[in-house]
Amino acid sequence: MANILAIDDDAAILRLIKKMLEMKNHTVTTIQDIKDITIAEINKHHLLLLDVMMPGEDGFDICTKIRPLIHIPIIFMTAKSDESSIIKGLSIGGDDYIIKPFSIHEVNARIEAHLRREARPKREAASAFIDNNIFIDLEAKKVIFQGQEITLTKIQYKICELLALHKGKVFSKEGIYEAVYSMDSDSQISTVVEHIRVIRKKFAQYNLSPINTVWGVGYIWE
Amino acid sequence: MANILAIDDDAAILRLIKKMLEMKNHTVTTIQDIKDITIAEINKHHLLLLDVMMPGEDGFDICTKIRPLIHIPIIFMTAKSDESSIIKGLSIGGDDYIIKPFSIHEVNARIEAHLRREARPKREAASAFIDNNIFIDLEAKKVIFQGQEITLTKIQYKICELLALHKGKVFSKEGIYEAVYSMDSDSQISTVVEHIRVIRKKFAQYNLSPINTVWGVGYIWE
DNA sequence: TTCAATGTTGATAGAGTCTTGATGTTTTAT
DNA sequence: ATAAAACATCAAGACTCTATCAACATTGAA
Repeated sequence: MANILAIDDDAAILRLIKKMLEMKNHTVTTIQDIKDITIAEINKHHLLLLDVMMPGEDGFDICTKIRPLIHIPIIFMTAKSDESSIIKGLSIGGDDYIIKPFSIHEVNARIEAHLRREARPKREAASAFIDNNIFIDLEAKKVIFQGQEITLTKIQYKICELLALHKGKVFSKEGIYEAVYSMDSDSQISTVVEHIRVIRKKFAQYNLSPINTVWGVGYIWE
Repeated sequence: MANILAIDDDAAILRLIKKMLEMKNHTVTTIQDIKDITIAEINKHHLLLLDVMMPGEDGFDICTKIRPLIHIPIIFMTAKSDESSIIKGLSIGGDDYIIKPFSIHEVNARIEAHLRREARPKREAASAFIDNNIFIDLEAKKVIFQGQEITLTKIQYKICELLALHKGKVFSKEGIYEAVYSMDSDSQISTVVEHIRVIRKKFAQYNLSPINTVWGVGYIWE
């Protein structure tokens, strides 16, 4: 039983979806215009059904725009059945793509699959992959790029793990220091700067530069 | 670049899948019999492609059995295209269902979507809001337009946040100064004017001009 | 204990940001 | 129409934060 948000310009389709999903005991909010809802409100739902062909801003545009801020699955529902549209939809951040006219049962099965997956506890993965590109082996405490290990020292690895597992979040030097060092240690903050430099140097050997500087704030992995 | 496991009884199909995904820089392990691999080994991969029709235990049986122990996405790949099979596959724990013969590009797009989703950090709803299609992420302290960040410096961002959060309200230069600067700083008011100019310039690159001048009073976001 | 690897520090160069004043432009009031 | 006031623009340089490097300290393994 989830809160599902459906956005479509066609009121009849919205009614159908709503009726159908409410029969499965979901709560459904329907919206005809994206402007009627805020990002925060979207995130309060568990899943977003998004029509593609709408007057003005279409579903692809909306997805591109909101995806970085939305943390729920986005499922496109559209009559556009050509392969390039499917690929586009999935590429810009869609989690699934359902073609109209759709089978009520399949839609429901797909929604259930997505909801189940959201609920699935993220076990402590032995390896996390960042950007589909850099692997971080949390057990072995290693960073691997294209099958090759980028050898890091303990502190260097810890900093990388912290930043990489929270990619997109800015960490201040102080924040990094506190996360990586034990309470009682009292080095100067500038050691963090030095570690960052060495880490960057090592990554640069592989033409990687994942750590960016946010001026006056700190460092960010992106 | 992920470690992908493909299970199918047909060696030819496995070769095809392997070749295709390796072209996309994934690492692919192929298995013809589920008995050749352990649960722990499966979990070391990032995604499982599972054939349905196999002699002995079929894909559905396997999925049912291992799903509670497997934490990676499972994608069925099968020629069984009838609705009830799709629904069954998704119901018993499959995360997606691809029908043979498949489009290489669509398979890849779906795999990418699943991998991206695994990498997606589970975050609280970001406290962000929209205005004129401009997103302001109060947590990340970023301004985003059409998925792209408009890079602002610290002070520039603060001014934008102040104005945008109170859109429709006019702020005097003095008001902006006091809101953005710390007590003890004593710059001239004209620096605010300069900041506004640079902010406008940055927004103008995207054909945006959210900040208007109210003569003799101050600035307003609308 | 010794040596090599790693971690820390401070000095300095470098890059990014902020501020200022001079100057040009637009608006308002007379 | 003109002057005064408010705002916009620009470039220079002051300022702040970051990157780099080399020297020194510490740790850990042989």
